[in-house]
Amino acid sequence: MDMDSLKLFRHLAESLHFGRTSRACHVTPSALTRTIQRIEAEVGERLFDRDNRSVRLTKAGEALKQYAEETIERWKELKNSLAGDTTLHGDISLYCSVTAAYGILPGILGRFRKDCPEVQIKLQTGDAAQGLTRLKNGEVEVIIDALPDKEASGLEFMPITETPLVFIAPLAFPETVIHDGPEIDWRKTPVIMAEQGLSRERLDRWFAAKKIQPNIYAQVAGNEAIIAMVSLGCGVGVVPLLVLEKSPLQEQITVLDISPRLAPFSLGVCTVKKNLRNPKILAFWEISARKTPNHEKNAAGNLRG
Amino acid sequence: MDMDSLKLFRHLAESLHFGRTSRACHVTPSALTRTIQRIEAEVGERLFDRDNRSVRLTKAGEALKQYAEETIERWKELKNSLAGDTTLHGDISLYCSVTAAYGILPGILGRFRKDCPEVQIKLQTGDAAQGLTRLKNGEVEVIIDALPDKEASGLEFMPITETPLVFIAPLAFPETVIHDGPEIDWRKTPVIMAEQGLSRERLDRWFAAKKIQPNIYAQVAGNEAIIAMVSLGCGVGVVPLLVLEKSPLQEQITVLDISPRLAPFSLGVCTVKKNLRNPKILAFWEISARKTPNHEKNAAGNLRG
DNA sequence: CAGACATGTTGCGATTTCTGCAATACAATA
DNA sequence: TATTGTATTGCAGAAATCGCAACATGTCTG
Repeated sequence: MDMDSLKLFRHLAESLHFGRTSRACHVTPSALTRTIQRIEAEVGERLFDRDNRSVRLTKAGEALKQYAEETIERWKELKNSLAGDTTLHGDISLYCSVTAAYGILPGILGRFRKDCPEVQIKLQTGDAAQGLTRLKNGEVEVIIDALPDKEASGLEFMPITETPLVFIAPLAFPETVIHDGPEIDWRKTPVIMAEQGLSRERLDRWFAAKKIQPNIYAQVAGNEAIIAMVSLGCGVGVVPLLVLEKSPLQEQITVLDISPRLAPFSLGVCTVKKNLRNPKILAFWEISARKTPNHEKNAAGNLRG
Repeated sequence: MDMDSLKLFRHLAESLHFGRTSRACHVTPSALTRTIQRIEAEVGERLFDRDNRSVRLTKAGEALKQYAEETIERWKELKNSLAGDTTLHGDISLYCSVTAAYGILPGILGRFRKDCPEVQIKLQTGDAAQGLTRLKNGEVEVIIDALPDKEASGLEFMPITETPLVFIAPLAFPETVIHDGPEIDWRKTPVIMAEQGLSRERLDRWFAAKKIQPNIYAQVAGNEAIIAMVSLGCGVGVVPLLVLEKSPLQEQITVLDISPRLAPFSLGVCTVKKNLRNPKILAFWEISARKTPNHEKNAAGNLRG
């Protein structure tokens, strides 16, 4: 019997849901299942009555739950009492896209700096597309970025907030948007597109769904460049609303009400699962989660304390 | 933090001696050292002040010791309270030399049968030399035998009792022993020797030390055979005193007082270390230890409970 | 009613962790 | 100075653990 297993058990005994517990504790469902099976084998009793639809604590489970709570609590107290210097040291490396830098970085960083003042933050900002690569290469430990549409394996995501992906047009040059009756004529209206990345993919799919070959005026890198070009009347563009709101050119831009809307960007934090064993990174993770509106808000927590 | 580590720590906190604890808990010193290092890393405090000469509990160690005792005790209670059927089942295979069968088997078996009535004992008896082979082949789990002089790797020994290795001569045929003045003339006196095994090795060394080429009358297998031949006046022999005392031919035999004495046989229990994770075998081991006069009597204990 | 979805489990390969052995470092002792 | 006793460490093999993928089964939805 070890602490980690006990903590998993305790969480499951509360949630009564393998999926939720496994997500909250950053383990795969299979690992959780096996951990519970191990404990059951060790005590020689079934701890949960479970089928595919429901999970209930058995009598033995109740007893173990009490033990688990006491033991974990005592352990925490012990560590607190004798750890001369619990404060985390060292550094942690982040990669943050410009988009995300506007939206969520300040809040997270502020809270982290307050809670872990001894941890140096090594922050790089840059193109969103590079984030995942750098993460996998081990160049950075955590990235803050728009989350990709499909989950990649071995990675852990935490959505923090969303921001709509909006079409923008210049205020000063209304003729940029070419109408075809009440509708916009997308075959003629020039479009400034991102060179690559998630917003480009979304836009491509959007046009593909409409079966329209867009009139691409320019392909540029970086949302700021898009805003700049749009403000100059080069065409309409697509940027995350968040970026627009922070832009000094904001007042020269209007947001078009287009339907169907583009799926919003989900901004959040991402790391490789393994990194969460590092207490500094786990702390960063939990601090990031603290203001998450509705995603596993209170689920992620103190597995490895 | 897990139970096994905690138990190791607790034992060390009592014994304050890595060697003793590692022996008592059936782990190598290196494993123990590393376990302690792991715990120390986890709590971030040194638990023992230690150099090559002494081991002392630190303040943090004191605190952890209390935690360990409470936690282990609570865990034990929990298991007792909810385990529907703690009694051990199944079977356990023993190999026992004839010599050992006389001396220590009855006591051990009796106690084991009393404590673990549900465990079937599969007992084979036979020549002492075969024991180690069968143990290493996995044919049997535990052997009860005379312990070899030097420890083999991966094996765990527990001496239970000793019995002298004595020279015997026939009472009815005093002329069998040929004297040379007050001393026995070993060059002429016929000797019945064991074909192989520990007593043969001892005797060979004994003669070698005396630089005598003995007059070997016969080489036989089995102490009973030696006693029989000696009692018939074929020569003098060497057997463990224990075997002689149980022999029906005892009254036709006399024990010679020879110097230097042969080193006594150490009878005991032996198994491969790995087997001690099997709770049945561990139970057998501890029950065997219960009457050990002076060898780690109270040291071996409840590591894996 | 069929297909998509959700949920817990299991087979299997890969990684991480742990152990034991052998060698090392160091002090006390003879 | 050699020897013994003690804890530690490098290294290689063994064992535990994990994650992925596939599966079994139950529920929802169009």
